[in-house]
Amino acid sequence: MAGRAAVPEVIWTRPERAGRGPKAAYNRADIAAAAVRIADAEGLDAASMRHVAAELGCGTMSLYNYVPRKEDLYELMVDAVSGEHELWEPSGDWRADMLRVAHQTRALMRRHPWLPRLMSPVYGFSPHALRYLEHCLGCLDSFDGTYGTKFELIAMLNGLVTTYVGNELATAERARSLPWSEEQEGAMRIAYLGGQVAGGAYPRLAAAFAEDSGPIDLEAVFERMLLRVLDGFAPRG
Amino acid sequence: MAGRAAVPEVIWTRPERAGRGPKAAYNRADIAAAAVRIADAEGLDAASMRHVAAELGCGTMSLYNYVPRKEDLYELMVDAVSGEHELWEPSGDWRADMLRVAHQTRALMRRHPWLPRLMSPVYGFSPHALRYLEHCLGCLDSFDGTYGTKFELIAMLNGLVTTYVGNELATAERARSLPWSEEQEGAMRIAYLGGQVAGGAYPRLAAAFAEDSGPIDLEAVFERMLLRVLDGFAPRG
DNA sequence: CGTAGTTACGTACGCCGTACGTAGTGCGCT
DNA sequence: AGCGCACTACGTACGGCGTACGTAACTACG
Repeated sequence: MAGRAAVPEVIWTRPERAGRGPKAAYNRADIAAAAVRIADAEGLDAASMRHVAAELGCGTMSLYNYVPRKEDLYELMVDAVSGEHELWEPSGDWRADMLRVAHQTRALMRRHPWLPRLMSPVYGFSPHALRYLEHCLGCLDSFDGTYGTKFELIAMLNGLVTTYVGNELATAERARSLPWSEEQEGAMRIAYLGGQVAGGAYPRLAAAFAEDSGPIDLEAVFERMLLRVLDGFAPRG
Repeated sequence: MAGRAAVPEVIWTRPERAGRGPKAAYNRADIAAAAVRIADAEGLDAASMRHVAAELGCGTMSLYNYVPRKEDLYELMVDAVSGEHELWEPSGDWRADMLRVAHQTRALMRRHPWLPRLMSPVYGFSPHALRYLEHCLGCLDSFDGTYGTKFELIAMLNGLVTTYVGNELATAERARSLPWSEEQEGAMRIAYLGGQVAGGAYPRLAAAFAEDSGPIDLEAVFERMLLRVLDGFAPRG
């Protein structure tokens, strides 16, 4: 059997080290940590095999002894930061607990802005992901419903948080690679939008534009959206 | 002022063609259509500047006369398929209309599996996106709330659909680049999950695994999730 | 003690986005 | 009418990427 098997495998099923041969100089945790450090500091695209290898202090191709494909490096990264989820003894109030989970997930994603882009159900089987899922299910012990429904609740909240934070950060991440500032970009788009709307083709958008909504409180919007999802599963009052 | 300005601009503000010089051989619609054709057939990553140019029958760098950056090609693609949204006279029942919108969006994304990956608020100002937004607002005329709330509703539904279809398709898109089949991959992960869960570290996951849920009807799950979001804005009954 | 399986890693291939330079074209101006 | 310039077209080249492959050193197992 060749080193790079042509047979389906999840990276977690691969033994971390083998018996024979020279001692391995690194381990998955080191590698994931290095990749996370780079992605946090310079963005996800900077976390290339070459960069990560350099950060570890080894040759590029040596990395492939630990990580068969780039995709698996991503999986290691997601698992690593999933370990940062704080777990606690469920309070018995599943609404409060799930709200807390969502807020923590948002904080996690703001600490690691590349995380929303990598969030995928494909990575949902990593050790830390399983631990996190088990915790959510624990929080939902007081929820009256099947496990199927509980999974749907968890998925909807996770999806919402991922989308929301992803949108919050998309402009910023994008701005990194632009020759002008994020403020300029935003102003530009607002100006363009104003011009389009002024043309009269979009009466409701024009009305919305004119509506005096006051300053937008992103925290409040986030909280409202979470509550609406929870309400979809069990209305308050 | 040089051809590639270092000043903020949205591609939509650039005049499509200038007065001077030779006639332009192509236009944005052609280019977007070519890119969409390639992405539909071979995946998003195949829609490179080189491929699109070849599909059009011109040199790679000629594309840059029409599309200043790769990112803008993406924006053209999203706008092009956004034009496929069917618009109709609102029925007066905003719940029914928004459900219909969501289902159409899902169908659109299944026709163009790369779309979820490109969905970004950054592209929300394109001509077809504005038309779509205006349509949604029309459907929500019968909804009692501020435009701010209406935007939140639209954003939540769009986010949900994007996430849901993205998850549906992530495995398939991923399978394209793997040396083994999607079925094998799935079976592999299930087997691994079973092994982990059998270890006893995840009692609730084990219980969930054991729960006899019958076959999962993805259509029904999707519909339920949509209804839950709508319920979050105005419970039925 | 050989040998098979591993680690380490340099080289090389074929992609990618795109900066830059050059040549040709035809509108708008004087 | 004719000049100039903005524009199109596009070849070449650079620095990145993921990763296939080959080679040399090393060690645990038979």
